[in-house]
Amino acid sequence: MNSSRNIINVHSTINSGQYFLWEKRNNSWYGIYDDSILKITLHKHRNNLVYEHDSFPRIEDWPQHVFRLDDKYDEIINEISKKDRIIEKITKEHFGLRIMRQKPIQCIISFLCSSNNNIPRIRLILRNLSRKFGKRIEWDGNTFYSFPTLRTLSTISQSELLHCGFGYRAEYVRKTVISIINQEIDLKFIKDTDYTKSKQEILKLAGVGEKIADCILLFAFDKLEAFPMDTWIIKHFQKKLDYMKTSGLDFKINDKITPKQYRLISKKIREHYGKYSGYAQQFLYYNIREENSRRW
DNA sequence: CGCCAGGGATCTT
DNA sequence: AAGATCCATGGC
Repeated sequence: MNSSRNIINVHSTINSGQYFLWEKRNNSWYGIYDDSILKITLHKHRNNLVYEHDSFPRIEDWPQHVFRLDDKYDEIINEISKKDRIIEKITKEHFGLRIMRQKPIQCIISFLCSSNNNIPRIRLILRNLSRKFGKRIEWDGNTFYSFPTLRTLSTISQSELLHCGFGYRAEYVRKTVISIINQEIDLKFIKDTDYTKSKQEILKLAGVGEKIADCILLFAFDKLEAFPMDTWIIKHFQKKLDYMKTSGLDFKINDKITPKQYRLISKKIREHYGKYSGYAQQFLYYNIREENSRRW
């Protein structure tokens, strides 16, 4: 008893740059999960925060799946804290920060949109896409739009994508949707196989490089060892060179890293943090963003 | 005006 | 193989 397995810091989790289609209306968070709307509301109960969940169309007990309550949270925190004092500190500060499971297509399109972009605008573009091409859903006194299906995505013209704000990424979206529809990549294989092979497969998609591949594998395909390295994570490591030498993370890092450097550093990091590296990354990323008072 | 934003593709050296 | 450049868009 008193296991932390079901502890969720809902606010931190939703606002940690991993899942862009969440929105607070009135006193509840609403998330788009392909063609369903998820709802979560926090209440105080005897000095404790408890949450109440709902969804439409109904998904039975969705928090279990989406917030990954099946993960052994305590064991994971312990594992990534063990050899790393920074992680040990920030996992305490942001305890309850979770990695969320996303729907593959939605996650892939979302992170295609993330290259050379900022989070508020990623959210805006994805909302534009859903509003124009998703299904209108009236529920709970609000209007929502589902995420477009793969079939619908395949019918959207370039100019319509540009009008959503995709910019040069519109071409990536078009090519990627075609690749998936034509089964040039195997999503089931990606789900079932190990990290290295699944990464090789997802990298076939246009607009998916090392970093975005890691995001997709971590957030939609259960590859918890994936450690996405964006500009913020890289800046963080640049500042902690002395710490890293003593912790076994011994590498030099420049502002811009090549794919080869990315793979080398990624390998060292995964050897350092272990099979739950993705959780370490999410805590680090959240902490860096908080320190820099970034807007989500 | 320039710089930056959860980078990646492509062209040049 | 590594480095330089371009990419569309909006906030500041």
